[in-house]
Amino acid sequence: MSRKPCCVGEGLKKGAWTIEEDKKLISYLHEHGEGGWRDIPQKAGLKRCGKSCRLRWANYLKPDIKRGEFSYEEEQIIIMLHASRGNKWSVIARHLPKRTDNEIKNYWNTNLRKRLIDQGNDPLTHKPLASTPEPATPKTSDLQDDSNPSNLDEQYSHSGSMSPESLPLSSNSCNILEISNSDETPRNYGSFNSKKLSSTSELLNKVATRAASMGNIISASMEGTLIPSTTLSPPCLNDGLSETSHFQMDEFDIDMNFDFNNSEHDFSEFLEQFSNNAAEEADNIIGYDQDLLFSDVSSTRVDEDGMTNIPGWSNYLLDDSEFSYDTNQD
DNA sequence: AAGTCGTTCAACCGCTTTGTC
DNA sequence: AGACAAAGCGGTTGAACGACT
Repeated sequence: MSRKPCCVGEGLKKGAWTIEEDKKLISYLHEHGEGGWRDIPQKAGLKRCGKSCRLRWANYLKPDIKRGEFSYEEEQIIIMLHASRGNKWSVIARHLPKRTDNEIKNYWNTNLRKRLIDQGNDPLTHKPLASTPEPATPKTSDLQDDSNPSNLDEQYSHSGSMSPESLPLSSNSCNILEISNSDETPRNYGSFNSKKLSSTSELLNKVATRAASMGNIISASMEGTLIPSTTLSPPCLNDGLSETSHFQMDEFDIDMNFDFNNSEHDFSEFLEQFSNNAAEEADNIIGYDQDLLFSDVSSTRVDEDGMTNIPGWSNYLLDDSEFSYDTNQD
């Protein structure tokens, strides 16, 4: 009845991969391309199961993987998407070019999750811990159709959905991700004096509300679950993501373009537009010198020049002059 | 120097989804 | 439609490492 495990005994090796094994796998994939993972170990001379080979390649060896520290912008995207989508690591990874879902998941568990906790927020719901006496009730976005119960509500019920006001940036407890006060990228994530924050919190709440809404829109649209609603004016987003979509969210006066056809790379630009929109409005709020969370999003676009910035793991790959990755295979 | 503890992250496990015949 | 294989996905594990005592 139960399916036979794909990686059972038979002298298959487990654990950390050696450089020799990596080279064998790379060499084979370079020559034959991806696919047919079940046969790859034998053909490549590896005592590994196919699944292990696939994971090793996808999470570590694949040339177009960016490794190393996450940027502030990447963190913001992860937090925002996690707030709206929960532990959908693969969905989040689609918004972070060259990052793997595994790496994002690890980074969340080892860094961002703890940071939220330190700030007094529930990493699951993104709501302040002290003010969540009862289990978080799934909150249906305004964009979702109640007549379609199969989509997001169910996911949200166990994946940490949130309402816009519950974004980590906008907690009522005034624990917010740091706002830089200069042109530097923020580094610390401390708490703010609550008295100084009345207007700031208001602004952040607005931005966070927009971020959450836009995150929902984007995520829903990418999954094809976006329901046409009055909050979006036509042409709407659920038209197959085949062309540049024009946002006009009446609720927030957002009016911008976003090319879903190239969403991985344009998402940051989208956020930048989004940020600029917020910044304009921020200027109207008691002279707040805003340099908000998305202020540097424009640099989110990762380097396009290959692997020159990839530390560590790739060195020996690059040293292997015989290995050159064919991007057409991707 | 040695032991303990905490953190990180690559790798694994098992389940689900998707594609093919 | 059903069976099967491949791939995708998210949770968990454990080795390696650094910090601390």
